[in-house]
Amino acid sequence: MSEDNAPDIVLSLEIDDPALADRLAKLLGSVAGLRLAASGEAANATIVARDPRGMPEDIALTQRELDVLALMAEGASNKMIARQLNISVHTVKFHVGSLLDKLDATGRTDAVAHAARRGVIEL
Amino acid sequence: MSEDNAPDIVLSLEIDDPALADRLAKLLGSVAGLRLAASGEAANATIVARDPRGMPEDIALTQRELDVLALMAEGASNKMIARQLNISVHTVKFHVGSLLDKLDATGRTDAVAHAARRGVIEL
DNA sequence: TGTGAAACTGGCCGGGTGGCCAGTCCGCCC
DNA sequence: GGGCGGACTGGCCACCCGGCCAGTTTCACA
Repeated sequence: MSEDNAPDIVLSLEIDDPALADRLAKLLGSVAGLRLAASGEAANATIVARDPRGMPEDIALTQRELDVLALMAEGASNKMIARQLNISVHTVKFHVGSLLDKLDATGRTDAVAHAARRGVIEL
Repeated sequence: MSEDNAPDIVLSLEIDDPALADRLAKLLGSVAGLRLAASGEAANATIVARDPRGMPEDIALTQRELDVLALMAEGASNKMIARQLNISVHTVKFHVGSLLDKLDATGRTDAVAHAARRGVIEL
């Protein structure tokens, strides 16, 4: 509707990795409707990226395992996951078992916690 | 010497104001070289804009509940928690029940996820 | 004094969870 | 073609989980 009466969105950067910060600054600098904050200027939002070596390399999880993991993080039971993914409870258990193995977890709660810690999923 | 064909920068949004989130999503969606993260996907950077009044302040948990919650986040079973805290499994269940109630969770996995999201615990 | 909250314990039980066995498909690669 | 990994399904079973009932003690506060 109205793309002219709103002032530019001001973004500030808090990025540890200089290369990433540089790339983002270049990309965002040429986008109409937003601009980067000057030093000390109040911003509408902040782009945050801490510790670039945070993900040494994500554990090799299959797409299906990621699907199951995401639903596990939502607190879904095996039965619920099965319904969501249109597969049987047995298959869900199969994937959960693989997840516990790959994430070195003792149970689904531990698996979700480990995955979140390692950046495999965002809570 | 190989930064030219680098994959898109993945950005996730954590913005309380729906209008601002919508504007940013639209603006950023059409920028070559970056894309928005899918639900649960790990991102290179996060765009944050928190509503200071949006913080409902931390849920009132008793010290014992925090003890139990911390061990739950480690993936400990009720039996393990009981041993760690020198209390009975029944008492652990009692506290877990209170936790599920206060955190509005359907199970221990959901409780840990909710607690982490609200900053009650640190993974 | 009594009233309430917090912590603690017990039994019982339906349903969920995870580990074990087994098998069938499909697609990729040597 | 044969091997292999991924996805999928089934049965079986010990154990765990969460919810229900019940009770006790301790301690702060009105």
